[in-house]
Amino acid sequence: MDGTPILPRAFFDRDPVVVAKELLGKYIVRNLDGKRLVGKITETEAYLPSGDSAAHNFKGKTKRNESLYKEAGHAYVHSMRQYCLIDVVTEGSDKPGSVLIRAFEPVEGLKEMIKLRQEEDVEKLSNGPGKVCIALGITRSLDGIDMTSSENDLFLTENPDLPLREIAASSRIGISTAKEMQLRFNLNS
DNA sequence: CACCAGATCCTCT
DNA sequence: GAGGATCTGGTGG
Repeated sequence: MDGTPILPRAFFDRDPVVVAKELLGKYIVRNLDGKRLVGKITETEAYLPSGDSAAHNFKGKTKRNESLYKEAGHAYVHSMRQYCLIDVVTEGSDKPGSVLIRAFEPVEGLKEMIKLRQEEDVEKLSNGPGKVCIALGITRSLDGIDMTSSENDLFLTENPDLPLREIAASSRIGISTAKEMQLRFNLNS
């Protein structure tokens, strides 16, 4: 997958629902201490820029969520209990929507991911948003970085071998409000 | 400063 | 499917 084009800002500068669906099957690429880790995204959730009581923008801008107000394509990394979760900002600025990356399948760097996760079972390696960050060595220090630049150590790329995708929608996980919205998307397998 | 809610995970049942 | 572990930021006194 070397040479696969990086997803540009315009990809993310759209409705988060569209971005959440189209991110399925794409690659997330992490350079960690000279090692290259790659995963194929299999599950996402959309959080809307307004009117979404489950979104972190719902009560306005704070120090915690200020990255949501950057330009599209930036990372919003926040802590949830003991864990970190990562979103990609969509649209941004006055439309602080985002897409949560909930799961991926390992493509490259499996050994390193196993080491980071302390988990040998590939099924359980990266099937949750907290696990995604651990498996890729993503911490709060990456909050606010621009993921549309391959100069950085975390970005997203096209997948040239993307098969026909069948996408399932369902309720988002772990939230207490707006459970009726069908904004969780995953690849049928 | 105390309190509390929260986009989780893991271990059971 | 439920319950507990455990941590950080936001809010209010």
